[in-house]
Amino acid sequence: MDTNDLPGNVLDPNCPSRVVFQRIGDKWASLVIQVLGDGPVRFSELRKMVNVVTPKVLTQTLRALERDGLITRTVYAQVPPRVEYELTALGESLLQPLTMLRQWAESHVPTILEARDAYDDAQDEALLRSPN
Amino acid sequence: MDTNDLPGNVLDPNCPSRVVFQRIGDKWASLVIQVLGDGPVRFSELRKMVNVVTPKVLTQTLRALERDGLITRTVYAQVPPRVEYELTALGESLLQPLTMLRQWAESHVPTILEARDAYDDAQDEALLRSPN
DNA sequence: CAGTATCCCTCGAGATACTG
DNA sequence: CAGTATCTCGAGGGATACTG
Repeated sequence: MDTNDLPGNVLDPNCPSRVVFQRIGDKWASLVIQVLGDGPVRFSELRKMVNVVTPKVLTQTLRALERDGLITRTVYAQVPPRVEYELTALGESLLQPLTMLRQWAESHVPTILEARDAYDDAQDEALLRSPN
Repeated sequence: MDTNDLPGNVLDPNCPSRVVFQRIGDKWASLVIQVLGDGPVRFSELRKMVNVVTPKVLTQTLRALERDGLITRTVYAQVPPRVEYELTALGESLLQPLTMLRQWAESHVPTILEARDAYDDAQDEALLRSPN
C-alpha cells in the first residue's frame, strides 16, 4: 500500500477505505449491524428480522462481518445449537456514522423520490416531443 | 408509502432509505460526489480524477445521481461541447455524513485489515489441523 | 437450530468501437 | 468533447435441498 494519507486517496477505488463503503452498500451487512446494535441476536432471529434472507446469504454476510472484526460469533455448546452474533467495539463504533447516514436518509429520501419523479416525467415528455 | 417512520423500517430491504445506502456503496457514485464537493467538474475531468472509469459507467453513475437530484448537468452550447456537473444543495448536504463515514473509515481501516489477517490465519490453521 | 451444498440467473462493471 | 451502442464476463443474490 503506497497510497499516501491525503484525503485525495478516496478517489482511488483500490483505497482500503473503500471496504467500509462496500459494507455500507452491501444489501444485508448494514442491516445486520443496525439490528445487532440492540444487543446479541441468534442466527434464526436475525433471519426473521432482516426479512427472510436465505441462510446461505446471511451466513456469507455474517462471515464477512466477522472477518472484518465488526461482529463476534459465539457458539453455546448445547442441543439444539445456539449461536449468537454480537457487535464488537469496532462494530459499535460504526453505529454512529451509520446512524447519521440513516438520519440523513430519512429526512431527505422524500426529496430524492420527488426528484426521481420529476426526472422521469421530463424524460417521458422529451420522448413525446421527439418520437423515435 | 405505507411504511411508518419507526427506526425499525430500516430493516426492510425495500425501505426507500435504502436508496441512500445503495448510492454510498455504489462503486463510483460516492467518489463522484466527493470530487464534486470542490466545485463543478467536466465530464472528462471527472473521468481522470476518478481513475479511468469507462465513459459508459461514468454516464450511468452521473445520470443516476442527476435523477436523484444530487447533481445537476449543465451543457454549454459551444464547440467543442462542454458539460459540467455540480452538486445540488441536496447533494452538498450529503457531503457531511459522507465525510463522517470517510473519517471513520480512515481511522479504523487498519484495524479491519488486521482483523482480516488474523481471521484468515486462524482459518488456515484450522485447515492444517483437520485436512480434508 | 444453524448452518452447508448446488444450481440458476440477473445485474453491473469493463472493454471496445462508434457518433453528434 | 461528451457521450452512445454492443458484447462479455464474473460476482453476488436467491431458491432449493440436505446435514451435524
